[in-house]
Amino acid sequence: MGFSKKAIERLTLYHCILTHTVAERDFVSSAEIASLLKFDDSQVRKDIAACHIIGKQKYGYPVSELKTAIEKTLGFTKKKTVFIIGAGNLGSALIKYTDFNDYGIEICALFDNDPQKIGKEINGKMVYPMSKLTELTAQYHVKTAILTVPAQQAQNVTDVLVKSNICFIWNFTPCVLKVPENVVVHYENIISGFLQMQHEF
Amino acid sequence: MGFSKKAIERLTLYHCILTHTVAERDFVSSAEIASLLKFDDSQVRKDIAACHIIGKQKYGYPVSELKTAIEKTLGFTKKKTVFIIGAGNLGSALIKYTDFNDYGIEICALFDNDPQKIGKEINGKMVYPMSKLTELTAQYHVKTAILTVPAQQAQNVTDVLVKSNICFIWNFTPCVLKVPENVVVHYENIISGFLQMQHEF
DNA sequence: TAGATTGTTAATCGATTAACAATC
DNA sequence: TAGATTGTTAATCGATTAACAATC
Repeated sequence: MGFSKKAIERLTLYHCILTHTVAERDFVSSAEIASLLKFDDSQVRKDIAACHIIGKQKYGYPVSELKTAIEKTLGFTKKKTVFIIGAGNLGSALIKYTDFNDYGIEICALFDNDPQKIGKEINGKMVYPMSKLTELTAQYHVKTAILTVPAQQAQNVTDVLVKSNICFIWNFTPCVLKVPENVVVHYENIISGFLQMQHEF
Repeated sequence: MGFSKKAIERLTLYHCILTHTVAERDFVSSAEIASLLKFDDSQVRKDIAACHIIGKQKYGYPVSELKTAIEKTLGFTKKKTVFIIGAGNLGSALIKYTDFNDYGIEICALFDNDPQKIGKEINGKMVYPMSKLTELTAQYHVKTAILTVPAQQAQNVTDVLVKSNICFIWNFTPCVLKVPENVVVHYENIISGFLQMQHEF
């Protein structure tokens, strides 16, 4: 239900711990998770409780149950079909990023207006011209687009996405986009992450 | 000037607006910025005040002054030399990501243990073996490493980074890392961004 | 002048932390 | 049993929003 953005971020990190750090164990305590991430342990317990997982006093939480619960809560288990708009460096890198599959994200095609790229495949996925977008969005029931076009084209392409009934735009460009009320833009502000890190001591 | 992570993220977005959306104008109001980002306008005014920029009643804030002020405040103007650890798909994509330059980030080399990659250049930057890391970190006064190795190697490589006196690890792997007190890890949790977006309506 | 917009204080809201009884 | 750990309530803290006087 109402998970805050920060809660989602924390749960994703707990999932990383369950998958990589304590994968081979049966139980993990809130204190252990908290200490790895430098979080408060009651924070961890609250987050876990929100996933309806009940711990065992003296042992902690069952690793594999908790992992499954987070996957369900955050929707990893639900297949999400997405398009990449812009088959440049970043778009090409993302199509090769295999970790997406672990989270239920399936990139089904790329779009670009460069004739050099159209009709070719990148990592087994076809690059289509932008003119095919509306048709294919409907055909594949795609709700989400990953936007990796050059900054100058970001708004124009966004307008096309909106017309094609895309409702989530995962924006990797450094542009703020104008969209109607019913469209969600997520600013994947990679630079902001770097700056946040540098401002810590 | 303790800017919170959220404040840094907002300022980065204001900077995008100043650079792309209203670049050719002289003034922009807090209400305009707020409406583009769906923020509260007093929030925007507070953030701007924290950058020591004074607005003009009836006009708003001077675009180019504000842009420069954000750049100074967030440290875009300070050159940051960084290494990429792991010359795979993601590492190779990031080295080609030219937007970094706009924020003062200069990637000066890559590191990998694959003999196929060592000694070659990617986008004009040399790929060195991990064994050279300590030496080159000292030589170039590098404080930050971008971690893009496969998950299984993430902790081992982190231990090497720590020994080499790296103090900021920009972590693109899906692993939670054990580091000493004085080392900052930033989890660049790309998936979390996607999930946050999908949980909005 | 009237209207628009800032700068800032006070009020509200939500998130984090502390504390501790329950219990395995 | 004693010790460890959960689950949860209450207290604290910080961030966001509302409101409005100042002023160009």
